[in-house]
Amino acid sequence: MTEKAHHAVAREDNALLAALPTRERNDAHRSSQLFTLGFGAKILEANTRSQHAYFPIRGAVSLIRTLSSGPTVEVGIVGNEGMVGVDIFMDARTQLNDAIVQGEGLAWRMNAEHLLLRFQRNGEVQRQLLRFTNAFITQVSQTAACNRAHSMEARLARWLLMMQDRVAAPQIRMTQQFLAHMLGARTASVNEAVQKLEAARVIGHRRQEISILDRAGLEAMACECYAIVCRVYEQAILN
Amino acid sequence: MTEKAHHAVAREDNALLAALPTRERNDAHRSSQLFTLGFGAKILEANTRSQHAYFPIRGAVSLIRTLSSGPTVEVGIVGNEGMVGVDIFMDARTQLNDAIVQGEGLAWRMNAEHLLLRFQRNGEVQRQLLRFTNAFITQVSQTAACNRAHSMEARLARWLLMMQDRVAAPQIRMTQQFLAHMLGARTASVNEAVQKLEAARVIGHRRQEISILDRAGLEAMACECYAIVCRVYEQAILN
DNA sequence: CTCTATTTTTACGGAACCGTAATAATCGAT
DNA sequence: ATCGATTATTACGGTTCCGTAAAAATAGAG
Repeated sequence: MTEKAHHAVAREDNALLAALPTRERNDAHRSSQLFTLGFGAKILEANTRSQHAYFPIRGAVSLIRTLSSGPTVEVGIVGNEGMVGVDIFMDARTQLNDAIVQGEGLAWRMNAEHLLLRFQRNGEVQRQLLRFTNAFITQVSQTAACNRAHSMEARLARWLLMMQDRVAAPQIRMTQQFLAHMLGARTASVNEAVQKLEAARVIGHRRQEISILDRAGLEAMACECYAIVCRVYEQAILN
Repeated sequence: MTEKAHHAVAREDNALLAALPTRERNDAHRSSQLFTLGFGAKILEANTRSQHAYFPIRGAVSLIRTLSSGPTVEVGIVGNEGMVGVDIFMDARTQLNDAIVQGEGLAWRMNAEHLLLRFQRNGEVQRQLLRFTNAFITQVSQTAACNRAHSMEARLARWLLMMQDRVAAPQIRMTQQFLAHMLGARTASVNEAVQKLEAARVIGHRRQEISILDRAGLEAMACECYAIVCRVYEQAILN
């Protein structure tokens, strides 16, 4: 299935940039800096115009909405297959998500004005970015439905799979507290779900760390949303 | 607040088209047909490339995702402030939502190829459409968080407000069964919420119909998502 | 090694919703 | 006016998840 394609592939470059024509790709690299995605870093802030766009090479970034009543909910995950900062070329007035690094890694960071210029000047750049944006819309839509319909356990399984695809490491590092913020739930609820997955022997876990022991098994316990989102991004990236 | 702006304004044209430069707006009208949004019509289908884009003048269209496990969930509502069929210019491979008319009305229907051409040729058209698309992303994001965090009652209140803004009529016509599909819940749960809102005297209801009696009261019972989404679209549409 | 801070785990009563399905109300057609 | 079909309402037990918070385990600092 899709897991092989995502899994364990050494990523040389961000897939969006890699799909650009040589000339544009080179230009993108020249006008970007390599940026370390440090765990927990907030690379984009709600209610602020993005100063930079990030094209992850490795690592995962969560887009998170904080509700005024308190809880936080993750609405999407971006990694190698995409970028953070679509508001730059969408001519956005507003942007209500925070972007927080969930899985350490590396990204190309590009100046907002520069990105906008490239977007406007080059049709191929534009098409590639819009195609990703459309896939991203699909991811968020799926999340909206998922949040309504699927159990904690299934959503946790999906999250772990998506995260592992992007960090390309066997273990995923984070506190259950943090995970609870992503899934919009209590730490206790997450813990319960973790234990269920562990009882099913598809994951193992220690303090601050979850490792996937049986990927196929975990996929079977995840909701359909995992496979759907994978497929959508695959199709979006193929030239 | 925002309700006055949305409410009871006689809509001459779709707001997106109205915001275009005269020349482009005229072109859009010439190359579109007026299309009656008939209740329940499916104007866009999941897994299909859109043949037409729809720019509602009056009425409301729900974007709905059907999960393989059965339930359906609405991920967004589009009316006068926007359009249905963004996948056309987003160079989409996939599009997983159905679009169903929830509130009767009228729309400009434009051929997909024509829209794509205008999008690519004219910067102002492009900017306007992308700005809307960005606002739409925000709406879907908000829905994702909302579905996780807010009660049936609050979500129903929000839905009624959004619907009324778009149909511009005092009553909203639909079965509770249908409403349940939108909110991803049981008919019985919806019924319970309807009765709560009625007990609070903010709505009245009869078979196939809900009428808003006290808008301010209803807004107070709706989740924050209503006001947020309103604001986002206001900002997106202002030239 | 011990202490302290963090993180995980357990506990418990309660609320919100679900699945299922039976009953009641309402409308349209004959 | 009656019948049949749709729609709304009520019912009931069950599950999931919440709010709160205390107890246990673990890691890092001194």
